Amino acid sequence: MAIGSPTEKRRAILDAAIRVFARQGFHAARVSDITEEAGVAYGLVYHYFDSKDQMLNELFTERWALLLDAIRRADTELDSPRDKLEAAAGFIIESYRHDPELMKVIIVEVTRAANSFGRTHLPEIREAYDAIAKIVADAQAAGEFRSDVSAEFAAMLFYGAIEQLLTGWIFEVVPGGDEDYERAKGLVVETICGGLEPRAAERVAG
Amino acid sequence: MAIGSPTEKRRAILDAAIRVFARQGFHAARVSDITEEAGVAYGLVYHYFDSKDQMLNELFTERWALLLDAIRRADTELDSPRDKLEAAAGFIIESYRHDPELMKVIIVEVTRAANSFGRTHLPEIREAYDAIAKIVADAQAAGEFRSDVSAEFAAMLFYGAIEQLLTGWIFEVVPGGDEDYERAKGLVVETICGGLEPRAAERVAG
DNA sequence: CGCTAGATTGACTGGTCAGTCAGCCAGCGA
DNA sequence: TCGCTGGCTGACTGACCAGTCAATCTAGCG
Repeated sequence: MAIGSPTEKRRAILDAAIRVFARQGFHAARVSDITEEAGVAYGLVYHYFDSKDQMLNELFTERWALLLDAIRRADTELDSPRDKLEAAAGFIIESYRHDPELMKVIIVEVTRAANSFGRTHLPEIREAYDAIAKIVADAQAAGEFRSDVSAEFAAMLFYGAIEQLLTGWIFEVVPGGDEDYERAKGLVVETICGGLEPRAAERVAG
Repeated sequence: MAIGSPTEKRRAILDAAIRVFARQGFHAARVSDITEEAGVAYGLVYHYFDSKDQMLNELFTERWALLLDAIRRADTELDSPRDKLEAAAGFIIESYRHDPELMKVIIVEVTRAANSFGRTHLPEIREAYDAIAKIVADAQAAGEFRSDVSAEFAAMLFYGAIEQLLTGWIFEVVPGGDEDYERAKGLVVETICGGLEPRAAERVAG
C-alpha cells in the first residue's frame, strides 16, 4: 500500500482528474484513464464520487469560490477602480501561473463550455460577472469611468478579454512566460480602463 | 415526396443540424435528432456526409471564410484602424443578428471548444486573430496606436471581448436586442481602442 | 417499356464506457 | 483469535448511438 493516510486517495484521484481532463478534455477522458493516472482501482472513484461529472463540478466549485472571493476582496480593500480590476485580473493570471492544468480545465470545460457544464454553473459564473460589473458601476457613480457604457457590458468585455488571453496561452496561440504573465496583468487593465475612463476633454467633474 | 429539387435535402439536413446543435449542443445531439428535425430517413445523412463531425466542420468552415474575408476587406478598404476594427466587430455582430443559431453553434462548439473542434480548426481561427493583429500592427507603425502592447496581445483582447459579448447574448446573461447590437458595435471598438490609442499627453508624433 | 443510377429508407451491428456489485483485505476492538 | 467495518478491487452489465447496408423507390433515357 502507498504511503498516504486513508483518504489521501480521494485527493490523488482529483489531482489525476485534473491532469487527465487537461490532457484529453472531459469528454474524451475515460474514468479508467483517471484511475490509471492515479494508480487506484476503477471502482474507487465511485467510493468517493457519485459520478465523473461530480469530479469536474468539485474542481470547478472549489477554485471558483476563491476567484469570487478575490474579486470581492479586491473591491472592498482597494480604492481606485483600476487597482481593483488589476487585482482581479492579477488573481486570474496568477491562478493560471500556479496551476495551469486546473485553470485550463476550468476555462475550457466549464466557463467556455456553455452547453454542458457552463450551463450548470451559470449562476456561479454570473456572480463573477456581477462582481466585476459592481466595480465598474461604482467607478461610474464616482465619475471615474464614463457612464455611457453599461457596467455589465463593460464587465463582459473585461472578463472576455482575460479569458481569451488565457486561452491563447493554453493553446500556445500567443507566447506565454513569466514576464508575459506579469506584463499582461497591467496591460489588460490599462487597455480596457483606458477605454472606460473619460477622455480629458470630455471629463465632467466627479 | 417533398417539393424541393433533388439535393435540397442536403441543405435541409444542414439547416436541421444548425437548429439541433444550437438547441442541444453537438455532443448531446443524436444524428437521429437531426434527421427527425429535417424530416428525412436516418441513413440519408450518410449519403451526403461522411460523419456527424463533418456536418459541423462544414457549417463552421463556410461561415468562417466569410468572416475572414470581411476582416481582410475591412483592412484594405478602410483607412482608420478604428473604422477597420468597427467593421470587423460589426460583421461578427451582424452575423449573430442574422443567424443567431448558427453563430451560437460556431462559437460554442468550435471557437470556444478548444479541446475538440476548436483544436481541429485552430489554424483557421488563428488566421482571424492574425488578421486583426495586422490591423493593430499597422496602426502602431503609423503611430495611431500605442506600441507598448503587442499587436497579437491586443488582437486577443479585442476578439475575446466580442466573443464574450456574443456569449452573453446567447445565454441571456446580458440583454440583447436590436438597439443593443447596434450600440455594441461602436462601444466595443471605442472601449478597446480608447485604451490602445496614445493618451494626448503621451502622443509622440506619427 | 425495361434499365440504370442515384436518392432514400430504417433495421441492425459493433464498439464504447459510465456506473454496479460481490467480494477481498487490513486494521482494530473485544 | 474472531469478527467487523470500511477502504479498496476489477470484471461485468446495460444503455447508448454512430455508422453500415441491403433493399426499395424514382426519374430519366433509349
